[in-house]
Amino acid sequence: MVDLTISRAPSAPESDDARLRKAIELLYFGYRAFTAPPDRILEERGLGRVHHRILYFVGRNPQISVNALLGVLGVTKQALNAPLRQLVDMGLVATDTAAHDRRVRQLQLTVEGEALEARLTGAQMVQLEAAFARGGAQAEAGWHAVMEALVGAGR
Amino acid sequence: MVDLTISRAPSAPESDDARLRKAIELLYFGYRAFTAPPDRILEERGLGRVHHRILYFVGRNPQISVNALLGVLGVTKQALNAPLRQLVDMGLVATDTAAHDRRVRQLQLTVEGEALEARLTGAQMVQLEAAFARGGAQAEAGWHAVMEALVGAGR
DNA sequence: CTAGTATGTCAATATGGTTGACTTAACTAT
DNA sequence: ATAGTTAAGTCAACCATATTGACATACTAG
Repeated sequence: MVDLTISRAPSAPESDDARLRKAIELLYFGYRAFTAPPDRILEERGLGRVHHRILYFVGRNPQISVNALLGVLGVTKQALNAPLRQLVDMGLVATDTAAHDRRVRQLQLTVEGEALEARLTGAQMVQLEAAFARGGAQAEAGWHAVMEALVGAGR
Repeated sequence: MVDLTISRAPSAPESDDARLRKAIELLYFGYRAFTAPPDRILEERGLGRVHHRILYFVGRNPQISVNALLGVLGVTKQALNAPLRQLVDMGLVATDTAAHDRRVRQLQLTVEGEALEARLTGAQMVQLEAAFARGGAQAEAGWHAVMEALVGAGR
């Protein structure tokens, strides 16, 4: 991974450009660091990031419908079906028809699915917890404010 | 994009789990929001994110060698060559042999390459600047501290 | 002259995604 | 009972981005 210090102007007060580029690189390398630990676990199981995203959002929204999951993940049903099928076949996700409409398939994690999701997301929680601990409560609050604003801008 | 509020426990003080999951989702959706504007520009040109990364890091490190760029991007030379060739062919990147070692190819952005890079990265700067402005200077400092810690943990 | 290095290229492969089209099962309105 | 609509699944073809293994040329160091 590139050493961020090579990008810094030598001792001069940072221009807006430099400061924003630093932030861009922090986000880029930070996100890479953030996704690396679960990626390693996924690789052990022959799974990819899309599997983690499915496990995560199904875990967050038990009984979510297939169609709703498509919306959350922002992919087509063709893109969802193969990895979802794989997770169902591996016994990590369970599916049943909804009581109110038997066309609707509702998804939930199995016990093993919850365990794997906890392991994957747990790796990310550990990282974030450590980053927040190092920064302090005020830094964490600031981080939240900035990230909320970033997400909001995307709407 | 999913409404984040649906994931929040109703009115209860957040547990560590809930607060860390919120942070995870902020990072996930924030990064998605962050990459969307340049993605749209790239799509117009028939380019992808890998092209932006090349433009960005070549711009940041004029005269960077091919091998060093591989290290920064964390890809193999086979993965780099096709998009790099495309950018060279489009007149966005220039390449010449190094004075000290003619085996070494050094890369730099052309005027057009700089213009496109400025446009792509500019879109991201605008977003970050707005997020920082909304959060305030202290929030920005906190964000930096947390992201530095996150990047550092990846090493 | 030879061994090693920088880079490019090739083939085969994998992952994650898209579009367009079609199917079955189920629901709803008439 | 039927026609139209919806939820989901499947298929084929395609694309972008990436890998590994292998081999090539040009160049450098000794």
